[in-house]
Amino acid sequence: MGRIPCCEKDNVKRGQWTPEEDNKLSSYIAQHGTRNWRLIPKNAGLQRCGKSCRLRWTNYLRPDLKHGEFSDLEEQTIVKLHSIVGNRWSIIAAQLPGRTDNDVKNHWNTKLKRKLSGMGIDPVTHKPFSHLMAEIATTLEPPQVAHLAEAALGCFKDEMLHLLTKKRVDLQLKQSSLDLTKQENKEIDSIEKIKVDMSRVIVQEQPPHYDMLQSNKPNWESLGNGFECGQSSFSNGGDFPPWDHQSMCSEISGCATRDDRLQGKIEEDGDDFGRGKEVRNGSSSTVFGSEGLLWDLPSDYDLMD
DNA sequence: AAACAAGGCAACCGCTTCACC
DNA sequence: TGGTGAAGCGGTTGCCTTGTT
Repeated sequence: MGRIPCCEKDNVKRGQWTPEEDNKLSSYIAQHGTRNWRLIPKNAGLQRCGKSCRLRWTNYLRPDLKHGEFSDLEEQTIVKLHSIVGNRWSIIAAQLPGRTDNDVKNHWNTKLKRKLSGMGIDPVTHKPFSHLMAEIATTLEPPQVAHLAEAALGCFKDEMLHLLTKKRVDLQLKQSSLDLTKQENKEIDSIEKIKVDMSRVIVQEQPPHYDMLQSNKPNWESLGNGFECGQSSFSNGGDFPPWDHQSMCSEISGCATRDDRLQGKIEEDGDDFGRGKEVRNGSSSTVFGSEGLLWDLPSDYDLMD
């Protein structure tokens, strides 16, 4: 049977929108609203597919959209919500007035994902990579655990050596020309120190994370004096892991999936979160409450560079 | 200055869900 | 109750800009 295509593909324009097209669409919608996207391009005098018009309007032309940089608060909100609902961009965008799901998705893929990885946190599970390794290790026999640890250290070592040797070459080139600044001398010292520390870790019989494998409450202090990455610092006194209770809550409760938890909250609030329609772009009531969010990260959970 | 790589984002694609008949 | 079109949604692509070599 098949479905009738929403438009004649041969007769529609594709690609970037021109200012004239934007004007036509905006003024038509200002007069007639957004009923029936199939008719809008025809009535507005546009050679575009209705779907294309809808996307252009919702993602770019709508007057209530924000177009600037994401604020720190917005970024933190995205990360927190992503840890709860995953890639449900419309739900996340609904909590950020003026942002679209496309905005949020792009920002996540281009910036936030990398930021989290750089902090040693897996952007999919929101758990530290080391913790994931420990989880995997619990399913293995001791000899396999040793191999796993070795492989993990090997990967880390290769990565670090690549970075360090690259940096080292750069600095040595400069050193030969005798124009090293104090700052650059400091960098060389730091790099040497890291190398020494790494070599210690690699030859240790037990990796510093070993105690994670031994008890339910790891000794976070054993990971060093906080877990630093750039200017982001995880130092919380060792009482709880720096990445928060929420990412751990599924395993602690042992049953609820992210959707289950979300659904529970939805029912509690009497809101319909089944699809994004009612909540899209934050125009309707929030299920996350006026104060913002259901779960709070520790104050040290700082994404900002 | 040119070539190349990487990042960022708008737009598209195709599947799913909703609403209506 | 099943069929159909419209709309929603997430993943992917492709182009433009910026940075690096």
